[in-house]
Amino acid sequence: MAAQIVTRFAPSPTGYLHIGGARTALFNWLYARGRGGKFLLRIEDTDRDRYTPAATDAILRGLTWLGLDWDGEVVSQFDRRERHAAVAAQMLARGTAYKCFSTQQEIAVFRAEAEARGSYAVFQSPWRDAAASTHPDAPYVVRMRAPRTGETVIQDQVQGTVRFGNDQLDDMICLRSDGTPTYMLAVVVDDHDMAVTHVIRGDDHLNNAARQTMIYDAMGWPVPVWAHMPLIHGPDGKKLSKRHGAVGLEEYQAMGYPAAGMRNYLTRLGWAHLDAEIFTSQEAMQMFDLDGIGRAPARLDFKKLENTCGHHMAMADDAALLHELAQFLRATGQPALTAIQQDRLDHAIPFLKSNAKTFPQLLEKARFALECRPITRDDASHVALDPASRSILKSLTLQLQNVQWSKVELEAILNAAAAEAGIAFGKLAQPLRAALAGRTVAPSVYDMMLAIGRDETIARLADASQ
RNA sequence: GGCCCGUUCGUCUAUCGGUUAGGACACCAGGUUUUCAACCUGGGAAGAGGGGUUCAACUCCCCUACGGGCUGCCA
Repeated sequence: MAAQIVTRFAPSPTGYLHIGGARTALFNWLYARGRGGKFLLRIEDTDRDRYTPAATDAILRGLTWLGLDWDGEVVSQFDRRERHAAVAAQMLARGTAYKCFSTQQEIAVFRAEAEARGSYAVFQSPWRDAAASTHPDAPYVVRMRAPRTGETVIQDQVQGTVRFGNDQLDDMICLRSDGTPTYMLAVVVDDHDMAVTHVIRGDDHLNNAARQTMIYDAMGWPVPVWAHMPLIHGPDGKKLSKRHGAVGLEEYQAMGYPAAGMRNYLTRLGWAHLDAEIFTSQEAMQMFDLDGIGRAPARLDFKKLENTCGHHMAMADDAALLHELAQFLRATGQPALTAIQQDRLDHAIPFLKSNAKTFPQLLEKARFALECRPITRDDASHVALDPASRSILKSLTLQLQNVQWSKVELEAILNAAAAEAGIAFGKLAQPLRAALAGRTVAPSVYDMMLAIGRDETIARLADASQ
């Protein structure tokens, strides 16, 4: 019986959840959740110069919005620094690591000279084989004693078998001169301690996998399954950056994309399963597998994102959609709906949701239900005076509950407007008459027709009039 | 410079040696329509280039070109 699958998402706290990171998290989540495994979250905050608590919060908020739940407590890599140091000490004791007293200046000089020669050799510490008796009383870093010959082979679920000549890999630093661990050591120790079985991450880490394999070997730990997925690129094919617009997940939230659609789109970006395009997360979990991940970087396509979101809007559960809409309003600092608006939207949402792709669009379609714009008797003359067009009819908003027009008066106004605009009035007259008979229809007739279609409107108005 | 990865319609992709190279988004045309949208129908659109291997290559191998990543006491 196979051991439980454990994946993790391990972002560094940069101040926001990068859309690419969100996808990495999503893939890890899908893989674990689809197999009854665990999905863990760890913040790679060993670089204290950059760390802020707010940056971590931004990541948690992003994941929460996207609907990616993690198991257990969020692990702070920084909090585990003593454990990392202990492992470094073990490596020292075993001779798989050594103390290096080379200063950063010395290394910089070495690199500058190498570059001047036109070559770019890896730094080889003179302390690698120095006797302890020659060690000065000075700060030192702990370096991995990496093999210099042979090769390190990565079995990657996405990239296949990748070989690295060991002469290309340097003796990476595991412990800085101030005693804090570097990323390279910390990831390995943490992934091992957290029992991570599958490391699914961006392929910018592919080279690192080789170095990390050396640490696993040095410690005698089992190497996890690797899966290095290509990064997301901007529409122009270049690495996604702020230049392309939205890179932070919260920006997508602010643009009003529903989380389910976002998940679907991100899943399909760089991953495919036959012709599957629109699916729920449950379905994605069923289908998702590492071998469906493409090997080439994928470009972000906002048009398709929007289209995918449209499908999810339409298939969403009414109550859930309303709930998410409320969250959207809160997240974007907009006022919450009033009880009246809420009530109207409850009734309108089944007809509205299939016509919107984002929450702002949904709100736009729902204007008839959200805004109270009773016409006044003065509008009658306005209507008569303006020969312009259909726009008159469009802007004519009738709050039948609020207006004391007689059936005859109202019909006359609309008739006049229609005549001026040269519109065949027949079709409109029928539902209007039905509505007037009932006198119970709140939304404007015209906007409602826009929102739910003419035939639907007629049917509903007929209902209302009974 | 070195090492590594990649390259099918504009975009995301299917294909895992034999297909009229399929789907989706986008686009164009038509339909529906009291705007927009949505919806329906149809259409154009692809294997980077060059060598091999093979009866047969988008699928396998090599080279070139182009793109990307790594090459930190960042992660």
